[in-house]
Amino acid sequence: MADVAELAGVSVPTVSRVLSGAANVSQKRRDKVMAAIAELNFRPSAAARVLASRKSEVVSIVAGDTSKYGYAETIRGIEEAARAHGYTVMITVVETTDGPEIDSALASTMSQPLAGVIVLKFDPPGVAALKRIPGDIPVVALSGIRETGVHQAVIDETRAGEELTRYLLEQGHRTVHHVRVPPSRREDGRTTGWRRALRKAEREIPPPLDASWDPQSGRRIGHALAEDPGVTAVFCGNDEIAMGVIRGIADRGLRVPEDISVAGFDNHPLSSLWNPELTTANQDFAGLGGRGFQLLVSQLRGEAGPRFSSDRPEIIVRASTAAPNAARGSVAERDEAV
Amino acid sequence: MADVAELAGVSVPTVSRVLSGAANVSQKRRDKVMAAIAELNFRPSAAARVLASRKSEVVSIVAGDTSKYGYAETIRGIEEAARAHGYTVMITVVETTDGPEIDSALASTMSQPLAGVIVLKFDPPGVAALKRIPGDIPVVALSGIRETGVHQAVIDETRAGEELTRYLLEQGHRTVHHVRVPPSRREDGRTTGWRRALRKAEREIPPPLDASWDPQSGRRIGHALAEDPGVTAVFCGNDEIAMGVIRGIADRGLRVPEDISVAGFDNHPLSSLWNPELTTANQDFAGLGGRGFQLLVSQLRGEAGPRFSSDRPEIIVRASTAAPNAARGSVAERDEAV
DNA sequence: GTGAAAGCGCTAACAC
DNA sequence: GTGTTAGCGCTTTCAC
Repeated sequence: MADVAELAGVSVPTVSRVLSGAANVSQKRRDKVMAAIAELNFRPSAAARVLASRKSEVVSIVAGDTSKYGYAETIRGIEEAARAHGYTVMITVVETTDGPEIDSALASTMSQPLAGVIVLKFDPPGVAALKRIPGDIPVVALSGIRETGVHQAVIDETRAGEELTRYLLEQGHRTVHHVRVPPSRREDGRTTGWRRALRKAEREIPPPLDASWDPQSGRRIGHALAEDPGVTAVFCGNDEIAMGVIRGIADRGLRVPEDISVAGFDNHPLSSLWNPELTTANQDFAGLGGRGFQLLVSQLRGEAGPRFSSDRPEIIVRASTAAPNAARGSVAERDEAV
Repeated sequence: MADVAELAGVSVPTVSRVLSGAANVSQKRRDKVMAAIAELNFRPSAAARVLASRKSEVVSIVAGDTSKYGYAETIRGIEEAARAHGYTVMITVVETTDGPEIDSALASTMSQPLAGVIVLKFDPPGVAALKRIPGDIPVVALSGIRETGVHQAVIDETRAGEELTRYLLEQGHRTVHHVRVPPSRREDGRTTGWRRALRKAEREIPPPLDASWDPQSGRRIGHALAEDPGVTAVFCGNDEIAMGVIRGIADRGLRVPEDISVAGFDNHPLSSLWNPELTTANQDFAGLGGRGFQLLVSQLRGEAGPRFSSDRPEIIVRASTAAPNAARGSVAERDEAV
């Protein structure tokens, strides 16, 4: 920058003023400075700027994963919003719930000059990481249980899970079985919503089945489900597991939705291509990321605005759910019920 | 750091030595310093460190997208390798091929203190961005055509495309149709490989069909393909498009692979769950990212090692491809050929 | 081994 | 409007 100043025949602060655009600089000098910058191919040093100004335009995303569908979409949403505001994003992955391990994973990121941090509370590592972010850094939490004292954006999956389950009951199913994905806490919102819908309708609440993140685990569960004649409707924790479950049911010669209805969750891009097309709840992950970033920005600006943002997923009814097959239901109750 | 030094009763450089771990510090002072750090909850300032040392432990990924399967997996691979080496990653998304626009998108990232940049040359914006990275920053290119003067890691998709096409011909198909995804250059390696296999076998080379990144575009193409009785085998640019094509073919009442064989590319996590399970080529994107990071590290260390890394995808034969249906082939030639 | 001094490239505060 | 002065929090000589 000193070089630029010299070439342009001005002082260093003047160059700084031109670059920051804030203070007034005469058009003449401004042009000279711009010319010098172009000629020297000058790039300002963000490190020096940060050191002198104690302001940063970098936000870090702390997450347990980056490539799974919901994570990747959320990150995309954050990045797009950040870019639109002139911010750059860093990524920090935490893979454990062990305190000291998280601290060391976070250490190098937290010593970076950050404007703030957005934590994806999608899984236990994310939940654990949130608690270990230094208190002097602005933070936004995404998803998970309601936080006190932390700005937070969520998708109301409890409500969506309840709606989806109720929809299934309204189709005439006696009850709805549930396959859950690894939860971020004791019980995910989807599962809570499912349970609530069954309780309100005074239906039997079958024990939930646990899938891993691998869709193939859904397939194995599908096999088991197909063999239980009491099962006529299944609500899965996400679309990929639902695809696995459908495949597993098909492996056993049963049809979806004729024999068993299966609903997913997410509105995964392939859910409308699957055969049968999936009934699901549209989770706007990118929107979640965008709302999270907005919350961070308003926090940085010290605005009084809302500290909490919630979005309600829309239920999308497609071909994988229908009214129960009378034959299967009745057989289940009379002859083969366990 | 001055506070820490004071509390520990040592000088600032001594604290710095303890933190960097390089120089020798007596055990006694080291302990005192560590205690002071813990007590004050001290976090070193990466900005100041960078400014003074002109070294950074941040690498930026420049990409045209972050959430699509191949991109997200590659980013995951880079991030994992980077984390293992104590590096942090930043993400810069470029959405255009227009020079000045790219420059402004890159500007804020390039003024960050970066150890290096990894560019995903998966699409035209990525290709264009590579050319605009300042020459003084270490760079690694991922995928795309062979670069001169730039370290590069690739997956040999040309070879895999050729192999996959040849495999289809060996099943007895007269020719293989090709549905391509948006290419990063004039012609993607997959398409080149497909063309090469057909040329070597002296088969007719049908004009390739263009899909978008949206799997639904594959479905529409599937409809067209199903109506052309000359089509018995289709090689798709990626698995998601293949899923769309299969769905489209099914929409028209034809079966895969009995009537038409369909192969994909990637080994997408859902490809083995699809019905029928997809024949495909396994692209190890995470491995690509990891190799790219290694190339960057060896470049930073000034090592003489290889500047180029190539990996060969393995062909995975599953249920979506088979020998042609004699009926369809012959009917095509005699009565319904267009 | 350890401390003192200098300076990385910028911005902030102040005078003019 | 513009230049001067003084740091930001570290690392890097260099002397001891």
